[in-house]
Amino acid sequence: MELAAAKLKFIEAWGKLGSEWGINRTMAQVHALLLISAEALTTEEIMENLSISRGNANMTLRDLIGWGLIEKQHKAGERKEYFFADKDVWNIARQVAKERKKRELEPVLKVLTELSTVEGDEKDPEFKTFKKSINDINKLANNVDKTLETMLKAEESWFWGSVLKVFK
Amino acid sequence: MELAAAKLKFIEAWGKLGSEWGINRTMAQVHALLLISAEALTTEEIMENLSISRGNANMTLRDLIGWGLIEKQHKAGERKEYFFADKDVWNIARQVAKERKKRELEPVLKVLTELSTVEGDEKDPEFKTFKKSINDINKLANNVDKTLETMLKAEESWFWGSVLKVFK
DNA sequence: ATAAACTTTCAATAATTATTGAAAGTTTAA
DNA sequence: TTAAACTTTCAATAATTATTGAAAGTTTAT
Repeated sequence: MELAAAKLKFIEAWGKLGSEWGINRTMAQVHALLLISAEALTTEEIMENLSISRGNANMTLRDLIGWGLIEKQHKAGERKEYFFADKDVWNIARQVAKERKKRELEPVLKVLTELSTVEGDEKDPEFKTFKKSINDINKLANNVDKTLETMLKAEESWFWGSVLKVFK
Repeated sequence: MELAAAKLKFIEAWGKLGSEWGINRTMAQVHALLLISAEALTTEEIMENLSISRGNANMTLRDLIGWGLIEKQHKAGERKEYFFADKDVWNIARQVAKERKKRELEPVLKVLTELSTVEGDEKDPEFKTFKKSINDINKLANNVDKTLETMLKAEESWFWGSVLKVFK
């Protein structure tokens, strides 16, 4: 396979993966493009490469900056903004984990905590089932939360070392 | 809060969480409803409870069965089908991990493996960047895959015991 | 102050995804 | 074999989400 074809294939695969996990496909594609580019790219180049409009490119780039996955670069004597992605895959994983934890896991934990205080008739099977499910989910969610917390603080080698020890 | 209100709140939160993670909102809501129901429910009851149509309820229930999250039950002397959810939260987590691994992670691993064989000019920065990114992502994806594999085989207590040991 | 170069916004539109509901299909009982 | 009870299908429609593109906004150089 040619490099050009391989790039297209990667962009497509990354875009698909993103959309399956609740991340806008275009955003994942722009991220993919920047990940495999040696040089920082302009909005213009990104638009052209992925055949997307200026407005879309602009909003997507803002979003990616908001996720901490890409940064702006300025070149001396030029007015254009250039964009490049952090290439450290471990940083990317942490950044995504951090944002999704904040945006999605934490709100759910809050609701679960609230729901686990609901009082009712201990004799009522409906109440007992509700309470048990909520408590069980709550425990699991807290374990996930703790694990992510550790991951956010960890060095890659240490984290995978610790986790993979489990497998021997 | 009343039990009824708490149920609604949980169904809403579970549905939102699902949709943020690429799972159809209605599917997550039906799952939530069955998770907190002491009794198995009929299609009719589910339709009514969530205000959804018969067709939607039917397809969603099939999907949930396909994900291994709910099962049918038959009651003696009745023709109706009843549905109930596995209440073991660890089983649910494993089942979801198993399906998503199969449906999404594995196809991506396949593409990455293919892309990591691309040959090119080692002097070309574009080629070098591409190759490095693909290799790095490949390694991370394989670590995730191994971790999920272990999770699928593990007992809950053993798994979290091992993982949480990391935190002390 | 003006204009060129560039970025941002957002209402309109397109594309995608989910839902409905009625007709067709199936199973069971008599 | 008929009909009632129940399930499935799927074309039409609705709801949601993403994208466009042109106008407005901003910055910089002269």
